[in-house]
Amino acid sequence: MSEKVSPSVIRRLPRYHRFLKELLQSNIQRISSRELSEKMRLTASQIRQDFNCFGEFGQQGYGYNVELLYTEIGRILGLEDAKTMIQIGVGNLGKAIVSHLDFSSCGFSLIGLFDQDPKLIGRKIAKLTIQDTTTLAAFCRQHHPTAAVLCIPEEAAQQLSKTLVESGVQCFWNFSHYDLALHYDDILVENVHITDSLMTLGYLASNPT
Amino acid sequence: MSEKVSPSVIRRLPRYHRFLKELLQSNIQRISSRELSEKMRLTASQIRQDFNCFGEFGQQGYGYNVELLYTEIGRILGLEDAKTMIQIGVGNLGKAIVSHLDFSSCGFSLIGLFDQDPKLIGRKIAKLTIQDTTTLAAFCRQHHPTAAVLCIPEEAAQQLSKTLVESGVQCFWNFSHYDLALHYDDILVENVHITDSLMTLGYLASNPT
DNA sequence: TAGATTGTTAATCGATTAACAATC
DNA sequence: TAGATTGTTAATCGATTAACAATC
Repeated sequence: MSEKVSPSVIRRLPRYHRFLKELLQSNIQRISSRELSEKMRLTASQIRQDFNCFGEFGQQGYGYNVELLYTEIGRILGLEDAKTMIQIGVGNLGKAIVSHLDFSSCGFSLIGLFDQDPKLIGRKIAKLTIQDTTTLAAFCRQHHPTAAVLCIPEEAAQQLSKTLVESGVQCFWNFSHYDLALHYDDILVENVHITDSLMTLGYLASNPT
Repeated sequence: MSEKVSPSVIRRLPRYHRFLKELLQSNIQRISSRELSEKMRLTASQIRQDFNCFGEFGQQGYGYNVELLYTEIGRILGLEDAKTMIQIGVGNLGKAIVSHLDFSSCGFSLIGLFDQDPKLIGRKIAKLTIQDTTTLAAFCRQHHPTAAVLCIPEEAAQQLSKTLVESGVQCFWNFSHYDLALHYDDILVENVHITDSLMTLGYLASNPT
């Protein structure tokens, strides 16, 4: 499919996917790189370069077939093979994520919810019963989840990520400030530092250009 | 202070701030760019370049004073001048944000909560009473908030952002998929596309290197 | 065929890394 | 002073943009 795709291209894929979905919903069947560039505020050159990392999806003199491109990018993103995922932590943030987010449309299938709070254990959210974190290792041995979402504080993340890594979980979507990637090799970590985003906005607001 | 700081440097500031805070809490008083580079997995060169965008905070032969550097970066990020902010939407995600996040440590002061759900209006979270979105314009006229967090669906974001922009709100922390920046000029928008982050992880998991 | 638009190469721009003189 | 480490310039690397031949 491709040799080596640069991180910046990869980070643009979900946005392309979103825009194409919208076009599709508006019944637009084809689009040129120039038209798309105006909608997305990118250059047409960049769009063509980006798509060409993965194949030749366009047609000279015509442009791109929206549906085909949408499907292709979905396939590239791996949305079609549902990777199993468990979520650790169902506090405020965790609850928002599990009830707000459609995992399956992102290429994941949520198969387990864990928390250490006795008040939460046994409750049901999104068809899943919250389990005790002490049973995490046993669960992983049995179900081999590919990925884990960490919606827990830094200290808990430090402890539980050890258990998870040792149990074979290799991908982490990490909302805690504990950066696993600095402590383990051969794992995939996507950190979501939501406060970094707010601070960046704050910087821009405080330092007008 | 500085002529023009590149976006990539700005995006690294919150992370520096976090690492320095941790060092400070461990009672480490000074650090060299090399030591910090090992902890953060950056090059020492980059660290020195980054800091030098804002001034000369180090001392040859010694390194950097951690407390001073921490304070300076906080100041650069504008953490000291609390910018007023209102939050629109107190559903699952909104509730998580308002109860989970310390706005003041990010340079903002939350002064209003709004929702359109009658069941939520009047309730109190984090010392604030949830108000009706129909009163938004009036509130803005009176209090002139600098920024707004949008924790609402795309359609609501489209409508309410119009009201907000017309009422003089200039900064947006946007959790919806409606990108205001494409529709208004002279506003500051920080988009948080949480699903993009998950899809990126999914891509990396599905396309191993 | 003529017009349009891609795929792709070349040129430019910006960001990161390396090197080293300045200096504490 | 000698050693260490910064601030800063120069070299490298990568990503974006421009240009254009290929082709639908």
